Amino acid sequence: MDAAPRSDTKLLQAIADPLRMRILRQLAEVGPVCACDIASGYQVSQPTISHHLRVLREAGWTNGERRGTWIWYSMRPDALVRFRQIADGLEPFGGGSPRLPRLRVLQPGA
Amino acid sequence: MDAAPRSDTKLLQAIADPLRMRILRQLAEVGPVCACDIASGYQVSQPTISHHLRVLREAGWTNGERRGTWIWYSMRPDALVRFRQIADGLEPFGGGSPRLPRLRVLQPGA
DNA sequence: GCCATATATCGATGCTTGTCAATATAGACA
DNA sequence: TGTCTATATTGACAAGCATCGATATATGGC
Repeated sequence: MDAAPRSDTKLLQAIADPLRMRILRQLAEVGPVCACDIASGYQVSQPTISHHLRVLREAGWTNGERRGTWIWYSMRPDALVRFRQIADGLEPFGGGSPRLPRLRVLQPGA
Repeated sequence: MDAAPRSDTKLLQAIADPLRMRILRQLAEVGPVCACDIASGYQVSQPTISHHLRVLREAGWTNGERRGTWIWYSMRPDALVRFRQIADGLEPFGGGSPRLPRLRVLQPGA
């Protein structure tokens, strides 16, 4: 009933940026991507991309796996799950995961 | 396949703050709340609360309805819908709302 | 070992944001 | 009208953040 965990704020802050959002959508769309391919798609410097990738990683949105010279970034499914749980927590009147009572209202019999 | 609308960034930025997140959860939990009741629940100044309420309002999260001397704030359900759509857009491999193709892969016949 | 490539880190800079005290605006009521 | 209460706005300040160029670290191949 009170403050959300600090990690939730980090999770949300991480995608509350247009560039990071685009990177995440790219990862969601085409699966694991080499960091160099990410960098080549945007008009910002390589250090800037590296910085944003770090923010996403530290917030729990991505994993970076080194394969030889380069690093493959992928989206962590549990981050999306957590994101949806945040939405559930904002559901009016207690919300939470079950949310069944609302469906029962529409049923005809009892 | 590219950038999310700017309003999405605003929506996310708005809840990427612990205080605003708490305010939203309060609104979700107890329904419309008078601004003075919001202000009294936190240890920040009245102008600060007013500022955060404005951010939430301009991002589309809340409505403020004046009733006499004071103003009742409530959560906008469409904001939560939009929030969930953002999650859908981050679903791996095309995501979007339908998400059926993934099921078809498991079917035996064709 | 050395060199080339991929990625990260450092330090600086300008922009944005959270916060406050002071002040302004709006409505209710006498 | 004037006064009281609730809320918003203003202006200032500090902290945070996105960005960059320069530099450092890692890995693979020679």
